[in-house]
Amino acid sequence: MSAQPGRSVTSKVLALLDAFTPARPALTLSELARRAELPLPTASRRVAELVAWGALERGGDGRYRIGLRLWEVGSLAPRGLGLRELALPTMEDLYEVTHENVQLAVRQDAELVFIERIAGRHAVPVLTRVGGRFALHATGVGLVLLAYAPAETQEQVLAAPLERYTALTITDPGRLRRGLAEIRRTGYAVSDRQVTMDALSVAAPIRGPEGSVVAAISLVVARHRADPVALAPLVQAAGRTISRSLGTSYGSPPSTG
Amino acid sequence: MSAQPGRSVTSKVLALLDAFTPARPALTLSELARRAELPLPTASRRVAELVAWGALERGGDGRYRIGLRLWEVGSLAPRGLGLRELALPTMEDLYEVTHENVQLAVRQDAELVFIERIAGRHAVPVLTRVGGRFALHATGVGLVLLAYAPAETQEQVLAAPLERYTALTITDPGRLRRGLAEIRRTGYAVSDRQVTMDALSVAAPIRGPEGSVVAAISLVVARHRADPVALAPLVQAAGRTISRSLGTSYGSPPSTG
DNA sequence: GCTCGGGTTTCACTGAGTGAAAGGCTGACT
DNA sequence: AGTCAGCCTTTCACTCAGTGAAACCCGAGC
Repeated sequence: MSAQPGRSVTSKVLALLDAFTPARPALTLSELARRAELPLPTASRRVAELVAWGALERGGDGRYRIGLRLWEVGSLAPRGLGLRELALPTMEDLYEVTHENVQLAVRQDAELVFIERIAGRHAVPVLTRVGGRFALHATGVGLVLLAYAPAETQEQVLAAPLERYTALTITDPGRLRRGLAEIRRTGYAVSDRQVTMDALSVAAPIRGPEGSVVAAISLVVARHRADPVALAPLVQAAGRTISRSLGTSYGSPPSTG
Repeated sequence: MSAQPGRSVTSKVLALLDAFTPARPALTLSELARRAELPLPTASRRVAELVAWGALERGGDGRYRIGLRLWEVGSLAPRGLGLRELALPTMEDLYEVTHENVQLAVRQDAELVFIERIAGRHAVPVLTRVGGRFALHATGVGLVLLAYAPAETQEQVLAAPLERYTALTITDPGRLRRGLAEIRRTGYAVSDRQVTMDALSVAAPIRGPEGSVVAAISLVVARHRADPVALAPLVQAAGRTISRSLGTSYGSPPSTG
């Protein structure tokens, strides 16, 4: 029946959804089939079902895009918009006080996912895409998430090559390891020119009902007007405030990683 | 093979995703199976695959929730976060000027889906859930979307019973039809105590690259401090600004409805 | 006209998927 | 302790949902 024995229908459907990226948000059926490694007829049929349900939408140009229904269902994810709803008032407070970028992220395996970003209109530009992923070892939120991640996740990240974003990005595992220990000691992370040469971020943990770190919040500011030591208490207070609001609404977190 | 001949694997998988609602964000496997009308073993296997991919997450309490991966993929939907990204600066401007609630919504079939809401801290409480659906005939954004919807959608909505949210909600199809015509004439909608007795909203259309109305933006204010005629130009200007930014980034919209 | 890339449909074949049945575990209640 | 209900996982004989090579169509570009 299948040219790829053992490959389930479900996995084929999910492979079609996985074909879309920020760089390729619109795909023809043939592109979808190629990216999902499916013969055209198979892709055509599965795509037709996804379209009927709303997970994919086909535009006037014949290209398929992720459909609104998928985002609607996805918005029920406690770690996505659920967390965002709870964190947003505090994030807005932090923004009103500083008028700098405020970011919220969670850890998924060995990467972070940005959940929300309040962009300061006159603040330093940041590369964040809500719903997008980024490495753990460079950004403020990533460093916090990594510092409090299970040991096996930390080892996994430290064992892999660490990508360099600027000349100052820490890519030596030993140095990074010491930095993570410092974060755990002080309770906040500073990312200084680790991602772009003009930005510095200060991040603090957000804890779930059982006390474990489930997310991180940060301020991202232009380096020339930053004093991390002065910003840290603000960010940490925001992290604590959000932590308190995760008391009972957040539900039981999954074992990630 | 199947006790329900003709029911495809894909539709079963999608039925599992459809089992979650804002009222029931966390479900046991048995509940999932019941809601998706699947025997337990079938549900168990499909759920396991969804968990492996990240579409569902299982918490320490044994319950399943929508997983972050689904929201990540969903964030690529042009009509979801894609639209939000483009609209957000203008929404924030409108918020800074008014400090009232700002809402963004799109039409999906005969309902609206809220894409974003900037909540005024001292503004009237609104019932909006980002990612959630609502009827078209009562809210400001819903009225705009309905006024410019294809005729068949308008007829569909007008032919069905119109839900009453307050004593003042317009539920007479004839009255509503005349209201829609007025919206098209003036270019904005006013929803006065149609949803809650203390709120009034003013909404305007957002147009896509081909000139058709693809979304709506609104201010929601406490009624006792509202002058819709004064607010309308602000909201309309915001709608036009967002429309301009949809020029080439938005892609070709699907045929909805 | 020819080529290429975008697709849809057909149909003989098969293995992925099925669900009743059996079994296990836990917690609540008597 | 025993019983019951609810939560699940696993087994296995059976079958039909799914398959993809092949054939076909369309439109654009040369």
